[in-house]
Amino acid sequence: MTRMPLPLTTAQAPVVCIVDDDAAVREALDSLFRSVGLNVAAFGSAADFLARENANAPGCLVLDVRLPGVNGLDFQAQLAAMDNRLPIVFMTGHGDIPMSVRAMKAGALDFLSKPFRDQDMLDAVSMAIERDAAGRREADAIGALRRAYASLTPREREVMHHVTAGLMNKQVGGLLGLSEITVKIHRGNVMRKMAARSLAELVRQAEALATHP
Amino acid sequence: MTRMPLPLTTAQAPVVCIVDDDAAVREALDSLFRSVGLNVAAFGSAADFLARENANAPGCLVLDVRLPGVNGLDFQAQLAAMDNRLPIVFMTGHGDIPMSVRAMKAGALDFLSKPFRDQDMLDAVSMAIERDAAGRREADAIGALRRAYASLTPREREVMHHVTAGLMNKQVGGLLGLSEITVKIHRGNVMRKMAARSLAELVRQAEALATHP
DNA sequence: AGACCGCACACCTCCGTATGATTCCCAACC
DNA sequence: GGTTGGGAATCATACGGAGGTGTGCGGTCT
Repeated sequence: MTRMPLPLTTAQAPVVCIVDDDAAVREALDSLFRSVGLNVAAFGSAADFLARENANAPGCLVLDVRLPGVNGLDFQAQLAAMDNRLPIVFMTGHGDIPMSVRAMKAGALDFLSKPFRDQDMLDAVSMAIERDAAGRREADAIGALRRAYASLTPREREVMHHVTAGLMNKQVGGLLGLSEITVKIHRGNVMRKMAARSLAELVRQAEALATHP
Repeated sequence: MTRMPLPLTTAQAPVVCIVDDDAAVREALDSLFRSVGLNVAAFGSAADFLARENANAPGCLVLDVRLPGVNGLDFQAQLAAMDNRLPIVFMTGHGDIPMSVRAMKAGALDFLSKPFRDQDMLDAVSMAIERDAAGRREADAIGALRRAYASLTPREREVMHHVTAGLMNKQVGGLLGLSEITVKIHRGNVMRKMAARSLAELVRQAEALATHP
């Protein structure tokens, strides 16, 4: 049996990552977030943020649209392209409507114009952290599923697909050119490797794997 | 056997509903949309739109934020409260960022500042119609499922829940204080009424009913 | 040597359905 | 008002089909 690496969810405390080229803004936000007990990491540029040690810590990102070198919206797309799902709260001093709409369409959680009320920022960050936690819980579950699915042999995967599609063992055998007995063996292996205690559970797992690409 | 009303999806042509108090804007948009072969219905106020004959036709809504009497964003919330899922494309002459962010958060498909390029509006409306069609297909499927589920007796529903949770007939019987035979009969009725040809299909139906409230 | 893949026999459990019957309740009908 | 009919719910017996597992065997490929 292949080893199944347990996720070891240490449930790290969330970190609010601030990226703004203005040191005064960074400090103001830093003290604002610390005042409500949040952990903060501040960066002067997108590159600094990307170079940080704890690259995939939970939390959220508070991002100025105008950054040195990179546009904040382009940076958002860049993060999405590298599968960084950290929720983003934008802020801007000289923004316009198309900019905010583009950010929101791309999945930003909020878009605040400077100057903004402290409470608005805290609300946005609070929501962002919540969404991040929910996203991580889901990603963990899907990740465990994918690891289990990856441990299946090609034949076992085929059998799993047909079984979770509702076919009987003999029908699967007919489709794959196998005897029913062999299908049963593969099916048993699938149930064991996927840690499914019932067909219903296996169907749900197959559904989750199919809908979360 | 209870009758199962078939959806009779007549696949009506989509209609772009324009709501703007400025007749000139309405006419300009009307000819723009007609030029690409879309059906259009124009209204001067939110009330006029709500009073229209074909209240739930497929399509989308092109909405000015500043409307006579009602705020466009409030109207959006009002539509959502009355379960109208028509995708909304906002336009505005005097909008600001908080306004656009609020609209996008509430599910608006786009938010265009006047003057906008014709192509931007056509792109937004095209996307909105597409999303509406997808939403309707899904709503139709869920609706059919719910009708079937509603035709189940209370006992049959209980049995369905436990069966789709992965329990064996005898376990269901133990939980509900029934003999295994009785559970089998209810289970057979569930499969017939839900038109499920396999347990896998029934599990997917239960999943769809649970996740789409 | 260890995986993956394949098959057969045997045995047990579980599922599905048909037949038949009983009870309760509610509504329609005379 | 009583009768009748039907749906819902319950259970029993019985049978055939489908699922699950163990034992044993053999092949291929790395």
